[in-house]
Amino acid sequence: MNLKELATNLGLSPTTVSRALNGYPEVNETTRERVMAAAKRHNYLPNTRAIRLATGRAMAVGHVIPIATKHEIVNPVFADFIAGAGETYSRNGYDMVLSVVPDDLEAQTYRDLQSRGTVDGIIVHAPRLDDPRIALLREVGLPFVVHGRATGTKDAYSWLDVNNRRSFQRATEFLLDLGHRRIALINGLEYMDFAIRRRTGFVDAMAARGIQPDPALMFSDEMTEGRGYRAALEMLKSGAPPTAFLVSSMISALGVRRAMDERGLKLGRDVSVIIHDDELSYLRNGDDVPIYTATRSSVREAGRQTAEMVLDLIANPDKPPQSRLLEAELIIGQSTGPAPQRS
Amino acid sequence: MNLKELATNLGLSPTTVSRALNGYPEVNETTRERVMAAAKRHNYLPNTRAIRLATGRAMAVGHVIPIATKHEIVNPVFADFIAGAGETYSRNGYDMVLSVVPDDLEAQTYRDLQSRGTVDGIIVHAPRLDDPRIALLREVGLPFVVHGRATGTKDAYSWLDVNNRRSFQRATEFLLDLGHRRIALINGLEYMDFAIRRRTGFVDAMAARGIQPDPALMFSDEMTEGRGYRAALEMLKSGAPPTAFLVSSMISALGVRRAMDERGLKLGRDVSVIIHDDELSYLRNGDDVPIYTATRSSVREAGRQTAEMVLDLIANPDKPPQSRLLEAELIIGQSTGPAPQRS
DNA sequence: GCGACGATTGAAACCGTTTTGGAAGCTTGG
DNA sequence: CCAAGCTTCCAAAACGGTTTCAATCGTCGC
Repeated sequence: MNLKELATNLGLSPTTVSRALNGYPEVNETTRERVMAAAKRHNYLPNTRAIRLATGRAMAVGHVIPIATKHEIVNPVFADFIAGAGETYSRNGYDMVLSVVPDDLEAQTYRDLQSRGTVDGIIVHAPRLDDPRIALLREVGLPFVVHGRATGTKDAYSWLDVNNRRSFQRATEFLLDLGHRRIALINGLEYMDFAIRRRTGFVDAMAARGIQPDPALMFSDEMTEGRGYRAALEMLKSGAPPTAFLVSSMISALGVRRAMDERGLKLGRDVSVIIHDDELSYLRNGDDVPIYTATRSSVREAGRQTAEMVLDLIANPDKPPQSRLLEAELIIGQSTGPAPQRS
Repeated sequence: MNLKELATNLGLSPTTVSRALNGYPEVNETTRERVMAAAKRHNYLPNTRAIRLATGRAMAVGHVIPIATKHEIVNPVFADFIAGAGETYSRNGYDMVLSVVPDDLEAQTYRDLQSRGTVDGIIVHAPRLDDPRIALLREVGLPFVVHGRATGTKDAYSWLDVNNRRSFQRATEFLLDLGHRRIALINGLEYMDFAIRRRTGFVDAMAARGIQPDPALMFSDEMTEGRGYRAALEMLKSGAPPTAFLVSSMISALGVRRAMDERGLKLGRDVSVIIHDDELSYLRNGDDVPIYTATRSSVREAGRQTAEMVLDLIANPDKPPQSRLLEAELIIGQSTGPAPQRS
């Protein structure tokens, strides 16, 4: 059942039927009702492909997921972000198209999406230091919003980010207030923007108390359980172990915890841990009371809001770049306590 | 730059240009080269929307992710599956469209996708006992492949699944051979098909040795760290604790492990654990040597293959339903050992 | 030298909508 | 009563490709 059939069926022109269904004012209310009823009766739904061609809009937003040939990690945060963004899209009648591409094809993928008109906008994930995608997308002329920021980029662009620097600064201060001095940072890959900001927050807070962070206690890598484990174990085994850990993700923290167990150290008593909690739905930080003291910020909510921003940008292409900075909440759990006295 | 412009630019008809670019045989090789060169020079890419309308194909596969209003869990396995499927799609010039919808709208979403022509096929996730989606999709007439199976469904349908029954049967036998008798099962939600099959495998293996599984040691719920923790803790605290756990996911196992730590039990010595390992990229079961003894099967590879199946089904709509049963590998890690003697 | 045939190319229809530019009929004010 | 102005509807032209059907041209066999 298509427009034309429906129209002849009703003894009307396709024009009128189209207008009736799309709520244009220049159609008689009684015929509109007639059309609506007929559409429902034949359960007519307009063909997306035709609408897209006729209107020149794709009614879709793209998410490009580069698959690194080196480390084949799918960002664990991704699923929840997507779920959040997806909610926004389906509420607004937009589709979400995911492109999983080898990372050396990422640039070409953006160009393709634009010139083939597959999507109206893009969300950029996991921005890095001096991320080249921003200049690229601007050049290509595709509306986009970055989830995160890209330190070093001069041009203005739209973004939504968590205040990573501030939240890690506060977390560090919290540990310092508890008397900790040897604090370890288990961070994400060093070129990831969020990792840079978190490190800055950490270093600043330490410096403000006149403490020079020990490079041996600053670790940057993929945020997996395994890397967290190894890094923590090595630090704990060393001659001058940390009394506290500041960990960039729940998953790394699992590894840190394993290392502590192996060394017979009790969480919150022997060693304190603060994590960043993205509120992943399958890895909650405790069901009722938080297990870990954490800087908390829902990545799902970030997905919702970032999607809203990109839809807004698509609707108003001439708007100047927008940005939103979300503050992470510091929640107190059972994983932190006063620094143990030296024995 | 569109076809028509490119054509006039070359002094050719749109017909010929289209044919040249799409590799039709009836065009002179030298003009084809001329066309190809011009297309590259003007970096012309055909408009997806037009192609889709003209050919009547969407060149896209849909994945519907129902967001339960009750338990808002995003399946952690999902990200890796999607990554695998996405690889297949982009290799074949297909798009992946994700629909995140409230679960009460799932049926309507399938109908929409079909009658609006947004996708050519569907992959069904997380099938349940007597899953109604299979009959629905068949009625709607949308090609689909199920990742998993749906016990109780009479009609034939295409699917790709891991041999869950067999793998849990083998895992159970392995534990029995080590002398374990009180074996606990920490499983997924009871109405999930994979959970049913795993339970069957477990029960069958026990029965084959004349052991009636203790209902108090069979747990079914969402596979989160928290649920795993609570379930395991309760069992371990009870008067007759298990000496081994069979756990349906890496994530639940994290909780089981936490419970063990809390009780001061050592993995592999006091209590044995076997998990099912989906080889999630951010939660590897050890980098080199496996930590857990596990039934292992890559969900990413499952994604690749399921996507291949759906593309094949789209290309050959009259093919009878296909299926693939992947066998999980039993890998031996450090989490299993002989059952401790009763003290 | 002529009809047939293969190799190339093009004109036009089509995919299913939206949108532009009228046009018919009915009011309404002067 | 008539011009102007609404209201309501429609024919036809987009949108940017693919595909059908037909035409042209050169070559070849006889």
